[in-house]
Amino acid sequence: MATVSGKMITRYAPSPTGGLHVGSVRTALFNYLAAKKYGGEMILRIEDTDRERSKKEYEKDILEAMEWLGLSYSSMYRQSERGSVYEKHVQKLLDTGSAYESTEDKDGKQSTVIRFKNAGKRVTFADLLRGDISFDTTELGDFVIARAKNDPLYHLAVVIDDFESGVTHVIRGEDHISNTPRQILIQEALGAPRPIYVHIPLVLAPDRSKLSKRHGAMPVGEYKALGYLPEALLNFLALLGWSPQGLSLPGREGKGGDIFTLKELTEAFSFDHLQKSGAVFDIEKLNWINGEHIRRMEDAAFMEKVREFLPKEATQLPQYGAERLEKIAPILRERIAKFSDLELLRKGGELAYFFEAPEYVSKKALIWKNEAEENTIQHITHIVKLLTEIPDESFTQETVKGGIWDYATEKGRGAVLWPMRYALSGLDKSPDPFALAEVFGKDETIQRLTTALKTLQS
RNA sequence: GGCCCUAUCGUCUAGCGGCUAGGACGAAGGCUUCUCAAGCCUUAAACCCGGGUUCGAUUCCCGGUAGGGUCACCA
Repeated sequence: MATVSGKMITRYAPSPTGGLHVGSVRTALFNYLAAKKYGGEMILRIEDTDRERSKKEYEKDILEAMEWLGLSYSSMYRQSERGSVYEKHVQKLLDTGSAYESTEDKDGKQSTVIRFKNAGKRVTFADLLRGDISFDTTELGDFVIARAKNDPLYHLAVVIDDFESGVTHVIRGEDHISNTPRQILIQEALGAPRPIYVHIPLVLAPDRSKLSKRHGAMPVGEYKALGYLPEALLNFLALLGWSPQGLSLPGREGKGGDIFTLKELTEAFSFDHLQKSGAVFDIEKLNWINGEHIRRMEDAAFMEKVREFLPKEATQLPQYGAERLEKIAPILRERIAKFSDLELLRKGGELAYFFEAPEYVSKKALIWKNEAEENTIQHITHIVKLLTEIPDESFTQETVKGGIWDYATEKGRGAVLWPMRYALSGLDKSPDPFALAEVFGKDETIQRLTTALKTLQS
């Protein structure tokens, strides 16, 4: 068959008839990884031969998504701009008798289309993952390949473009397996070399059907809007149908072994270890992977995202400015799986106490279990005294803990720490009192404790 | 329905004739500063069913079953 030599050329060929969803992204990713890994290049081809359904806005979405994901390509072109290229090849097909024009009735109207002269032979091709796949093409009949010489249908355009672009590896979804024999027929008539086919398994909805909009397949833009990181999404998608294991990656065993940057994925990639069966899209795992990526972000990048996702009015209270936000960053970081969770925290009132003194729902809330009120008053009073002894400049989580720990252990940790924490946050659930104290600083910490004391004594 | 593809814990997977069938997500339990989060530890959880081949099948072959894909002047 066709020989493929030299540089690997892959292509990602979406049609702009809808937003890019995760299944398409994964196809793009594998094309990207293969090209990068083996020193080749990936071409982006916009398959917009269907003028009815193709929309410029979808093309824009696709381009933006590729950019956001960091999936770069060596060149991009649109099929809608290549009429003359197709015309040249169609003419050749007509001249050699491989195709013919046919005037027929469609919806009551007469129209002329170009059909492929199909001898109806058996076509066998090798799929890199699945081995030989064989089809009888008789039932395909003389299928239509173009509406006009310069107006090709999908199969024709694909074959001509792959040929003209020197595509060596066609990496696409499994749903294209049955399209392949038809395309091979056209290839042979054109004298085009046969690329290597890699049909990757489909991404499935939880009910194991092909992922679609119906089943929660959101366009990529939605993931971006929800605060997923592009590298995390790619990381997750790569693991759907492919595994880096078996490659004996050092230090990759156990926990965290599934976390990869795009660069690491590229290094680890190989066509071996591609799965043959469909993989269910599991949002839980995506969330975990995204959280892991968030925890590994640089501080500056993390802060930038936090500012992007938190409304200004929630964080830019004049008395604190941006400083307070930076202080609570480590606390925020371990509490979210995606950046839109920040908004959830805020709405749940889990952020407000960082920026305004809390109001206590009741005296009782400040008291640990069945502890006596007087004891609680005594504990808080003593905590204030202990904290006062810590110098301003060394008022940290560690020194606060060091200063209070023995007392808390002696009197009962719950009895001492619960009221302290509650006094600082005003919530049943919050970060520990030491972390909070460091965020607030000595003065404000003491002030909040004093307010709580007054509440108890009122 | 025809044709084609596929089949290991709930999910993603490792395994490439001999293993106590490994890991990750999720779940359950525990530990770590009172709560929460994060982290750490532990536990439960799988080879679709039959036939072969073989000394020996999760692994190779065949059949069944199940799931999926595809059958346009869409891509």
